[in-house]
Amino acid sequence: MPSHKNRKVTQMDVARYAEVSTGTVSRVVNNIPLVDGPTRTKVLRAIEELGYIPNHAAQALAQGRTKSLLLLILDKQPILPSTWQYELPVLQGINDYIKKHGYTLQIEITNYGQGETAEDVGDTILRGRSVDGLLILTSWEIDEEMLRKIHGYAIPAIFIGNGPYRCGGHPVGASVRFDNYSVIRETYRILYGLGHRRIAFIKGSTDQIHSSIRLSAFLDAAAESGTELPGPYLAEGHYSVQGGYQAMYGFARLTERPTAVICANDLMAIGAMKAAAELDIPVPRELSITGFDDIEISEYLSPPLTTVRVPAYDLGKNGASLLIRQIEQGTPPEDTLLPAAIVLRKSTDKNAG
Amino acid sequence: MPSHKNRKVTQMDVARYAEVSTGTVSRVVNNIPLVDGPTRTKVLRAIEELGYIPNHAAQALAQGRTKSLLLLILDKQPILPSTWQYELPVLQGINDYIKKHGYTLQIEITNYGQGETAEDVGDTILRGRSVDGLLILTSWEIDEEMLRKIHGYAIPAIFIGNGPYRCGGHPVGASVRFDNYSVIRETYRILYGLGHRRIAFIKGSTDQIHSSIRLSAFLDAAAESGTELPGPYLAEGHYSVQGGYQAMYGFARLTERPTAVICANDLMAIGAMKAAAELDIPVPRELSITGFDDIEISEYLSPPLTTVRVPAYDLGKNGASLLIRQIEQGTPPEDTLLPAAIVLRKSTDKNAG
DNA sequence: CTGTTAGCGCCTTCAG
DNA sequence: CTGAAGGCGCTAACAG
Repeated sequence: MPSHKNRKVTQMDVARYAEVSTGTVSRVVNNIPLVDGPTRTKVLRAIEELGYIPNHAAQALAQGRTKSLLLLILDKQPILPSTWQYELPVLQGINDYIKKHGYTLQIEITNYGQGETAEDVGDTILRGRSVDGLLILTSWEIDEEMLRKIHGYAIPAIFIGNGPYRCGGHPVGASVRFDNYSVIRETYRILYGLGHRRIAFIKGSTDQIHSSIRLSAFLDAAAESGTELPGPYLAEGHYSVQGGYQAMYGFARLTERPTAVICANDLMAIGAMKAAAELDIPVPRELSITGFDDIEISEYLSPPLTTVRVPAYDLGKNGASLLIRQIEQGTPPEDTLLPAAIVLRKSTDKNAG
Repeated sequence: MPSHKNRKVTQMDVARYAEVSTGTVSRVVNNIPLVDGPTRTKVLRAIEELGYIPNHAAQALAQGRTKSLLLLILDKQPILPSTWQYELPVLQGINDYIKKHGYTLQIEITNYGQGETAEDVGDTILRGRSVDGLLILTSWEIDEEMLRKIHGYAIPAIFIGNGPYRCGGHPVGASVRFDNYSVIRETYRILYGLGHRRIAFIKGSTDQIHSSIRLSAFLDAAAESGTELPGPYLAEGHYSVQGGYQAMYGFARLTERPTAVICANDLMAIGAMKAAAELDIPVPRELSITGFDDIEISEYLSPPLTTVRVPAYDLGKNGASLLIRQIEQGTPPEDTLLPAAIVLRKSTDKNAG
């Protein structure tokens, strides 16, 4: 593919060069079968030799589709590293999938609720249907106003990590999530199976959607097992190291200290481990601790942390896949729930009590 | 803004409704001053009432510009959490800046060198000039082939985090970086000022561009200070917890153990601290340790880690700003070097030797 | 100041 | 199977 000085090679140039009409070039470019072998070859050579590349805007205008998707990331906080850790593999999953399918990705990060109104959000996309579909990534609950707006776009949409949502009767996009509930319940059962009967839970900020699901999974599991009622064994850790640390100090003060603590994320588990170390409570001998997220360092803690690995990459991949299918084949969206995996490491063990 | 059933409201509709021509509508939309007050008002009302939104593709086609930028993320590894930590604030900085200026962001993540050739990369952008400018984000050295390709695009480009580069004589895009060199040198000096004379360095993977700069900063600082020649005080830690851990074990074996260790990132510092703990070397009493990146947990380690905070957000913001200025005003690109800040915490102290 | 009219580059009927 | 031609929605140069 030699380099060419001339700025823009157009379909017309190719047509002339190959001695055919622009219509034929178009057919070749779009892989429409109704083209004779030799003609197609001629055209392909012309394209190659001239270094022709179709103009995206012109295609979009003529076909009424852009082959572009918008990933809308809704976050309330300016930046939250632990959230990024989850969101980036999702982005990567989307990226990898759509690239294979000839789509392009636009992205917009928006601090909805912090200075931006629902009106601002996705202004980009409205600006002239510059996108064929919408992926919405957030760990927060989506309010009515936002839902109405998304629904108003009348564009295929997928929620990643939450939903499904409805707006005024009908669904607003499909949902691709991972199973927060089952994995926490399973974690509880494993601990129970190890002989633990006083199992505590450090929850995260309650307005985060994953947080409330994890909490109810814990509560349900506790109820099912007929163990101690959670009451004092429940603390708020705000998803931070600090929060986990303080929560653990609270638990340690109880006369009947928990023998296991499930944390709604790894950072809180790290805080809890730190507190346990300070309080001379050996982990896992006298206290089992579990986390959630499997962040990079969890493996290197002392002891290495038992935690949950979230299928973030697959979340993105599946979301993109569903969305593209819907766009191209009109397949009605179908909600998906991916499993999350427990990673057993050394921070959990049999109850020695 | 009432909702409208009709699919697409076009400029023509607005023109008819406001009883003007499409040209006038266009002028209003584009804020071209040559429109009479009353006329403008009429048009604006019509736009409002009909819910008109200009079609992006049509604008792009007519004006030959897309008001869209491409962020190209080049990474060799599939996913590297520590890299994400740095790249996401950059993305956020870009996002925030361009949104204010009416630009849209496309993103492409590419594993150059792992299955993808330079030919594949940025295929998106080539596909019809669907973008006005290019931001390139990577921590790796960029090879000649890639440079030639980027240069061939003949599109404004900015390198974030590396560069500046040249290709066959002339520069290929401007560069926005942060000052790896000075901050490591300064770290060395601070340690020297604290009385340390045996200062070791754990470097990262040498093909990462930041890594080699940090290394030479260390070497230069050591030479300037006339302290022990680095020789044995230099180890490779591959930017991982594991690597830092092993490197520290190596240092501990020396007859003249270093009294301070500078690590090229926080993960390695964590590994080093872990090793120190196992070896019963108190930090910071007998060993000062510093990191780089200021990742989320560094603040909560025992002791909290002295490290370097990278201006990632500003990197993105400045990159976007430079790029847009270049696109809109043709201002020649100007390389930028942002300062990085040392965050002094408890892992460093006077040399007690 | 405003209307008219060519395109922008490509797709897609409609003939042939 | 292929060429011709209208049109996607908007902008910009040119009249008036």
